[in-house]
Amino acid sequence: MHSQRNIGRLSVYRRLLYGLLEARTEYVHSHTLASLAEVTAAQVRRDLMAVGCCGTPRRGYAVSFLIESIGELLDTPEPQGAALVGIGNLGSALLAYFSGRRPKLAIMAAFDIDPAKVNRVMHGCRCYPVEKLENTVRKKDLRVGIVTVPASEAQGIAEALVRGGVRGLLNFAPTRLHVARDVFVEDMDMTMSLEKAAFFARREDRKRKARRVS
Amino acid sequence: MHSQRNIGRLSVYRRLLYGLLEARTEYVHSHTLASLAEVTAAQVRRDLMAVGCCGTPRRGYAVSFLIESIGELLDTPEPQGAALVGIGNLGSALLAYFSGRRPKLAIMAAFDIDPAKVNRVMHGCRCYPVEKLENTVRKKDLRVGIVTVPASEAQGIAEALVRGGVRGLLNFAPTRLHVARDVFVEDMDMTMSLEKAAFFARREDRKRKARRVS
DNA sequence: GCCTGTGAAGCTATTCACAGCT
DNA sequence: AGCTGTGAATAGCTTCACAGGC
Repeated sequence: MHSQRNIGRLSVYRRLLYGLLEARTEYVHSHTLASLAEVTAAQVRRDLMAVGCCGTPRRGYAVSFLIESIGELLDTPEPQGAALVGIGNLGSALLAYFSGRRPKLAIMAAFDIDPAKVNRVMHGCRCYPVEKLENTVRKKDLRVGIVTVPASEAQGIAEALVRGGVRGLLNFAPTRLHVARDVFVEDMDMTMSLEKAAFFARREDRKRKARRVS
Repeated sequence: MHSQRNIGRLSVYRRLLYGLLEARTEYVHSHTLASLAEVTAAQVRRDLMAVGCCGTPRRGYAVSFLIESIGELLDTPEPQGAALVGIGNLGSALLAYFSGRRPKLAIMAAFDIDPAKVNRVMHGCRCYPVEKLENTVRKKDLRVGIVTVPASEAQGIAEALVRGGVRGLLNFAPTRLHVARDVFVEDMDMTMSLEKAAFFARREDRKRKARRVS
């Protein structure tokens, strides 16, 4: 219950539900949501138990009510802020993507060492020099940190974020972060994921060829 | 055996091993590698069974031999190529990051709709107009595709890549891709990951406060 | 009839624990 | 003594299957 996987899928369901809402769909069945999310219907129903089920037989789940219920679990009552460190191509992409999208979870401050990038406002987000990281994070009470700096800097930045009060990290640097056990780390390891995709692409390819022979 | 998790961790171990090699470390114990990778020693040993174990009691594993063994599983004998679609901030970041890093797995072609970006060479990679996607992928025999286009374009791009022969996708678009079952999809869902980090940050924070009271 | 909610079964992944080695 | 390799135990996750409801 409330496992990492579970929470991740609920986030996916919510995004899909917003899409359905836009299309004026009022009700959705578990198997419909399942095929949109590429999981089984049983999985959807099981996941939705985490938000306190609310489906009606025959019609399924009320889309807007379901969005609200998932929001009650995933969102804080008050908006929660995140800090982004490293305003390179990747950091800029994230700033652009998250700006104004989630009212309850926005990037409230960005940091970089490059003086040229600092003291500007990018995609509605103020940029600070990295020296002010710890204090700014503390002052703004940010609890989530996004690390988009080179691998060599990542560990030091993570430690500064944690000193500032951050309890959840989203790490894009190609390195493992060593932090206290009570800090949650989500790794976005592109090298690993690409190698995985390459490995399983090859395996599928072999399977396909074997099938053609038989 | 050779599960997704297993392959992912092997990729991580390999990167750590390269770091050890640079530091002139010849041998490594499972528990050393484990603490670098933030997993248990038993997990490391179990994972290494997938490459055919090769440790010696007392001294542990020979770093360079282990790198080679993992490479035999993860890499193809001939270099394997990937296609990247969508040369925005995110795509550029990936091109820059992967350029010249892995000799056995490189981005061999990039695609975009923007005529200004096309027919240039970025980070050693040639850029093509997206109309030439399917044919170029087929001609160059690329089996891995990286999707960094907006959500609205992602499904169409994925289908074109698969028609061109791609069997593994690395998807950065905030949407689920619906492809044949024999195509591997690895999702890099930033919204999901950020919401997950926010959720567990909050939970850790609550736990910490509870501890302080007791 | 066809849906949801859920106990129970089945499956996968991780950890334990110890034999075997040096 | 302290390591690896691995069967066995455990924990965690997903799917099955069906009772209950509209």
